[in-house]
Amino acid sequence: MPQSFRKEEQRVDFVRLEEHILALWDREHTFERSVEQRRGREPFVFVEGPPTANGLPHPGHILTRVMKDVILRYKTMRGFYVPRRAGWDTHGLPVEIEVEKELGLNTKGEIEQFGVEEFNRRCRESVFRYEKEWVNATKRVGFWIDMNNPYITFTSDYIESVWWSLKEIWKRGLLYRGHKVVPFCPRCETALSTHEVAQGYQDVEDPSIYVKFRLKSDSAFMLAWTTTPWTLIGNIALAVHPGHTYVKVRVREDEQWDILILAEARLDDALNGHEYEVIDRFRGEALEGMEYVPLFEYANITGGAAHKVLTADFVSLDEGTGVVHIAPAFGEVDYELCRSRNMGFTQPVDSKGRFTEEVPPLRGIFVKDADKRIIEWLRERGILFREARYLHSYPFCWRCGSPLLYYARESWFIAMKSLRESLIANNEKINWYPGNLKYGRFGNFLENIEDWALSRERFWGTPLNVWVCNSCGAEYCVGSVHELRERAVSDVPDDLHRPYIDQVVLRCENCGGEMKRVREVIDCWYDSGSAPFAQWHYPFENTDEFRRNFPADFITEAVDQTRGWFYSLLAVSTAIFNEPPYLNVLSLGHILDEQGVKMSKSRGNVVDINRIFNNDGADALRWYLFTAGPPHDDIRFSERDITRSKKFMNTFWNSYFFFITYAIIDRFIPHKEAIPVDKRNYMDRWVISRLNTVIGEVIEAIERFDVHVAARRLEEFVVNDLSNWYIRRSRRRFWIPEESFDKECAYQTLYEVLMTLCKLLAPFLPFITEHIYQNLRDTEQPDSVHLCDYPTPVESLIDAELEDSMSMVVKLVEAGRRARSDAGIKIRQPLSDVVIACSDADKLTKVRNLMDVLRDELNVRAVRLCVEHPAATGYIRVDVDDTLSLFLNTQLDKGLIAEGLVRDIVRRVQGMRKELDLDYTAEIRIMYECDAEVEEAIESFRDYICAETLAVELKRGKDGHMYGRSWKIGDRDVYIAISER
RNA sequence: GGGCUCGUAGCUUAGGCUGGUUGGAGCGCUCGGCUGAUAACCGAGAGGUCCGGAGUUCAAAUCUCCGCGGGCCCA
Repeated sequence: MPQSFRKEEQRVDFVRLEEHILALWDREHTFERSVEQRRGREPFVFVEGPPTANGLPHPGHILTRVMKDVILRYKTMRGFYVPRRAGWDTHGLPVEIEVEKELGLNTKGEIEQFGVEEFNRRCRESVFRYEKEWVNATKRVGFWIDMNNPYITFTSDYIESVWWSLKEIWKRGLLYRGHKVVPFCPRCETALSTHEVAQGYQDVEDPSIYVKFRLKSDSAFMLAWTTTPWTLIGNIALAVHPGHTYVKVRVREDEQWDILILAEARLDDALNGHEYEVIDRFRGEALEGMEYVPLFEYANITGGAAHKVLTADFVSLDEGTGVVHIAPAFGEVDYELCRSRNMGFTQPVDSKGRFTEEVPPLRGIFVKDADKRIIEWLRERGILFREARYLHSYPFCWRCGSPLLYYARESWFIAMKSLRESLIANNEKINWYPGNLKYGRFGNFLENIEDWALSRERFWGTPLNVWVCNSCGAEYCVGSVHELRERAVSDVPDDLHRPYIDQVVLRCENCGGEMKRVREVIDCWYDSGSAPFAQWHYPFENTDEFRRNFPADFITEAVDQTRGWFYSLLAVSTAIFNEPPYLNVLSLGHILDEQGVKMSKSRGNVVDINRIFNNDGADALRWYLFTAGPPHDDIRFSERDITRSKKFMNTFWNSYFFFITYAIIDRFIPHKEAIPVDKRNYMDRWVISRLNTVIGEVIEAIERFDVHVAARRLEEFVVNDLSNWYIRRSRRRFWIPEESFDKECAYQTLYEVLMTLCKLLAPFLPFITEHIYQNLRDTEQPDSVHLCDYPTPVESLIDAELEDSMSMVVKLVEAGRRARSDAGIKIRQPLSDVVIACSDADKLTKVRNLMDVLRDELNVRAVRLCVEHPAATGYIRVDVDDTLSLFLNTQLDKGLIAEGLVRDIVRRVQGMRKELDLDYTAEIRIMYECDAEVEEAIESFRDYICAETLAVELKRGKDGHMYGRSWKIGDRDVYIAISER
């Protein structure tokens, strides 16, 4: 039984096609088999950066999913074992905020009143609210990943692995308690993430005051500047720049003279017209360690010295006085400076932003409301030098509009600074795409790494696994559920989340007292950074699995993950294993709207991906995303361009459709016995050579993650080489009715090229390639294109010289067409000859091999080659390059004109066949009426006309039963009628 | 405010590392041609301050610096 191909529609509905393929993959478990088939081969390890499914997936998510997919499918086809496991990120503040909104809760107090148990239950539920949409979109876009068995960061196994890793860090003394200055909303009683802070900046006017601090050793004052008078209550130090020049000046204030110290560069601005006289100049470092009289005696200072002048490089001379007031409770740099110089700490403000009883006159007053009182006091005591107003941008709570306070909170840290060298060394082992990130954004970040503030005073997250003794203050980090059970004096819940875990009391090994868990949960970035081991429940289970899958060969996410997941993975892995967790990382650009503006819900410019799936299909979307530009560049999303990417798919489809159409007619059987390529004609050898060259280029590009280059090479091959040149030039070889060696060569060649293209394109366009492959394959071949090996170039099939010759011929053809166009002679009109003149003998030889192509394409009877330019008249000249020119003979004789007429008639008949929608193989009768000259032409080309149009009868006359039309050919009238025999 | 990145025709882009004929191409537009796979294709035309400015150089889209605009990250 000879192989026969299924018939196809010329106009294909990609969306329906894709739905069928999805069902096929489901039925046949193609994904699972594509992975399993490679078991035992070299692994290619991928880690999925877990998304949070508490919102709908948007185009940016789709981009990362298809980029992951194209690489993983490619590696699979290259023979690697590439298991892929989905993951879900399920903890964290964004989840809590969504639930707060739904419940109408605003503060932590309200959540506690509502009940942490119920609150967390709702959080857990919310993170899978859009799971179905995520799963659907993932499947629909063709991203193959195992979503039946995902890792989930809230499961007890995952949490236990995270606990184990934190205990490792704790055992090494890298987990410590300290203060962190965070942007804090006093009304919501919550620290805000930087992202939340960023959306709440407003321009406001604040007081701007210049305050005099009296030095103890001297009658001089340090003149400092601040826009937040209330923070003066927490003043611990003053800072000056060690290298800049400071001056001691006598300044006139009303009737008296003061001696002030400030930066020389700030003199004019700060003194604002006051009369002054410089009496001393020195570098800032000369002030180091000088003590001053505190402004207020309220603060209860612990843990170190106070009221001294310090030097610090961050002091700027852009504004103020060059003397900076330092309050460690209210500023991050302030806090860091005091900590590094062993200065003390004071926190006179409570978590609602009100002064505590440490400050009796201001007790219970909100800090911002205290500014006026404080300024008044300073004025009364004569230490307010100047007061003004100051316009600047200041952050407010996006939720309630309260001004945010920078506020020191107790926090747990991982000492990343001490791992700096290891982080940098591990980064050395990672390949970054694009490369600039390695030493740029990411490298710089590592150079200046800060300790990781790990804890969050929140509810829904992995509970921080540290217990503290009520009696002796001992700390203990629990590293497993087993350990927890052993040491607990109460029951251990199955659910390790708050509030249950908060009830677990441990016995203190030091003093026998009771230990309670600290209240914090951990940063959810630590959760996802633990994915390489926690997804395996390592080290409690799957130790071999983990070892085989660490480090990952490949991860990819959008560039905003540089300091997010890319960092948290490296941080955790360096702390625990001192190894890089991934070896190649591809950072992707973002999807912007057509105006180049970020897509966001609030702007309402987010494209509905389901509409794209339903209108254009997944392959068209994928192709658009792959070809839009380098993967690391932002994409301005344009639906019009997606439609354009369908053009390429149409061309690919039509090439296949052409093949199928004639292969069915001719009952072509693939793989009957392959004709050696060197026995085939030059067009066949050429297209096979081009194909193999392109295979090499595609592989090289994907290996560099230049996905866009690979895709564009393929597109160029399909459109230019295959469709517009090979098939167009070879069409007639398929039309010959009888069996022939040459026809068999053409069929075999086109079949092989299409099959190879399916495999080459399969990682990019998994649907259409699968569909075409299913029809083309025979039973010997794998039952899915995705189970095939990726093609590799066969060097012996690459004929660089032939490719070279052909590209020269293409140029000559273009030149010839231009010559015709200039002369106003259409291509259908045969001409007698064309002369190719070339001073380069080597080039001329290359053209000589392909003269037939030139003759056919230019529709001339003869092609002549010569070294010298001919001096003949009647020729029109076009230069191709310095050495190569084309001369087209534009003289017409009677014979040529007759042949041109006949071609026109054939063309009209073919058009009429199409109008009648006749089968390609249908035979017809033709009748015509015309003048004598045309009739003579028809008669002399009778056989040619019949062969071209499959006519069995061609005669003069008219028949009302036939389909007839009158034509104007040149200036002659011709009537033609046809009918099926 | 700082770091990174991008800016080429109406739109999407190649080229930029390694400076050197007239800065390529696709879509769209105008005109002409071709067409029995193709809503495809071919030819001609209109359309460019290569974001702006300065510098280096015999020579800059390309290298350097300073701006402007978009994006991301951080403050």
